[in-house]
Amino acid sequence: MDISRLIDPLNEPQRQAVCTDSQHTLVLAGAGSGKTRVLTHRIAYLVETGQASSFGVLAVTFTNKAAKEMRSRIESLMMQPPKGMWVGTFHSLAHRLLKTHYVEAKLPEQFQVLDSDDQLRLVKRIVKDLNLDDTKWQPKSAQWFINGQKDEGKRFKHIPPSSDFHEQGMLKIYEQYELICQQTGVVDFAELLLRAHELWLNNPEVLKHYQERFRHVLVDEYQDINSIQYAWLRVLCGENANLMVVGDDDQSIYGWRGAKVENILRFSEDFPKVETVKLEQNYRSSGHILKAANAVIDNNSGRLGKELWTDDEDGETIRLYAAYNEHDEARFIADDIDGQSDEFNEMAILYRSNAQSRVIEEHLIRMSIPYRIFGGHRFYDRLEIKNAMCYLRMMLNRHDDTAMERIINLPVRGIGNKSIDTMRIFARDQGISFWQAASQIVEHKILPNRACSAIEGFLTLINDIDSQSDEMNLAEITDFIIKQSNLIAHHQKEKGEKGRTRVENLKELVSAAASFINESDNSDLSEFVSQASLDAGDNQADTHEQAVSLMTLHSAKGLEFDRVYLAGLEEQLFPHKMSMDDPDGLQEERRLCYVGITRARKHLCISYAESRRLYGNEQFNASSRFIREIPNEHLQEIRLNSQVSRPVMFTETPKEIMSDSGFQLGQDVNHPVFGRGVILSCEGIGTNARVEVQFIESTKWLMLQFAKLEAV
DNA sequence: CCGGGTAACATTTTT
DNA sequence: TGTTACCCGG
Repeated sequence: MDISRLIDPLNEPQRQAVCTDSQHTLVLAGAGSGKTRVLTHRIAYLVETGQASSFGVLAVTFTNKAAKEMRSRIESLMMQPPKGMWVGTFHSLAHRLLKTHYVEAKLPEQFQVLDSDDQLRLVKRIVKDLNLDDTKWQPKSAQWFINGQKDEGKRFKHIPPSSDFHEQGMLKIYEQYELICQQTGVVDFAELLLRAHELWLNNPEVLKHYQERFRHVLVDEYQDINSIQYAWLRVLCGENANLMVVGDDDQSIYGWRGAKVENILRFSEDFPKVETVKLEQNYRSSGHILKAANAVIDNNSGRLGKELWTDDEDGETIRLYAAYNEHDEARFIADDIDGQSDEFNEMAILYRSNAQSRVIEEHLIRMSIPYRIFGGHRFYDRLEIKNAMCYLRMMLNRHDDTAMERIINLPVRGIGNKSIDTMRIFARDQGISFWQAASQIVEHKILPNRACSAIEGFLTLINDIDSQSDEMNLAEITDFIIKQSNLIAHHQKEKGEKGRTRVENLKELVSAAASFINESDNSDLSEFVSQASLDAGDNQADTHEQAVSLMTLHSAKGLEFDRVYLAGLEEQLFPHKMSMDDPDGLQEERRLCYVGITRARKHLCISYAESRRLYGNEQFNASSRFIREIPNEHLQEIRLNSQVSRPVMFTETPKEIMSDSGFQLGQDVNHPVFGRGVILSCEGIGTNARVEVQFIESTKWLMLQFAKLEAV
């Protein structure tokens, strides 16, 4: 067996990771250090050396895109599809398990996945049904509460009763929510993981089967793992599995939705005999860019400690543009892009929050630069697509209340809110499904004639579509549905651009169905519907068209571009004001900045605006502390026609300022009046040096000279 | 049932 | 300030 092609292209640490004999391996892989390569080569190596059968390998990722990519790279390395190997996201693997073991998981065979949209809808209804004030218990935060609990592995019954009035309400909502989900057979995203975890805990024989099967488990983006995912993994791996996790603590940017970096630290404690491999050679960015990234992230505390290096030349320095306002900034970027000869596909404009994109778009349009915005709504989340999917769901299951409520009067067929309310109450009182309620109301003429015949029209429509589409394949059914239901006609009537894109999207759905048949060799309606809720539907597919990418820093993770523009590096915006007062939040912002910088291969341009109009009022924010954390020698300030050296305020990096004060950023300190605190940032030198300290109650700027701070 | 008026809102997002 | 969700009048 010739495995040299798997080994030769690797550098030393990569090889060490790929060929390790350790049972548990933690690969700390910096940005651009080849982590996917390690993962895929490792899998191919295991299979080709006979240490594992592809049947016994499970590889888990966070996004479908990553899973797809991994699968295809494994396939091309092994020169054949990895038969029987499980490669997928946590959610899709959990879904698969639950589908297979639906009985043990106490789910109906045709359970459906509830996406966040439907989930919110359901929570809204519950809040209303419980007669709770929806300003005090906002459905959004109730949804957040529920998901947060589930992410921690906690069901209603696990949470002790609270004395807090507000939390009592939340718990009531949670309880009711669990009940309805179970009754109607729907499972939300967090529930998929929770159930899959419980499935194993409650069914040792099922667990044993998978433990014996999956001798090798590999995890990508390990720093993003949350508690329930961690628990799930741990149970699966048991005592005997070989586990390799790959991640980068410096790129953990999803703490706010439950990801726990600490799981990286815990790894060595929870699993015995862990071998740690660090991948620190970066193959992506040129020297200045990389050194700047290192300098920024160096201000974080509690890191596992990695320092990226490159063989590459220093390359271009990072350009820094101080704009007057956000329009000047956007105009500058558009101008600059216009003057480059690079391909548009190789350029990206990254920003902290979506609100920033509009001004940039305006100026790109003005310069006729093609662009593509990433993020925003997923294909399958679009209104028209969801509606069509709900028709499909009705084919599968007439008692899918969520789906039925959505489409019963869409397109409008004369069933008003009042009729729907009556039906809902009827259904609830009788303990029957929406569909059954509708049938009975028609049968017993409970509502006025006009309403009854409208409802009857809906019932027969669904039944007719179902019976007539009996012999059709998935794509044909989809096509049939959007026509029979009048959805197409309905959107065609919509005026303007909107209607047209909606019609196009519906047609796109038909081709999505067609390619689903081809790709997965499957024409099963239920599979298609699940896949739709678990898959983003690959946002924008027309990558062959040259266009500049616009996206938030979060969505940029995992991508790389020759030329990157980081816009809006201002205090309050980046670091964002919602996060900057909390030390952990600030560190996460800094990691986000690190992610941003390391997206660039050759050119990086950072900009900030001295004034910015946000939500109607003009703000004057200081430039971001992150800019100041980049050592001078990597930066070059640009003005339009002349090059100006950096202003005085940039001459010292925070590190330098702090070094002669005896304190460090992130250090715990004690203040005679304010008590315990943490140093967040600093500015000025000598007698002017000030530090920003986060105390328990507040955040304060203190002159180092006068404040009697002592290190703790 | 539509569409206008208005009040509330505005990190980050995958599954 | 721009968007969006929701309410009410025609």
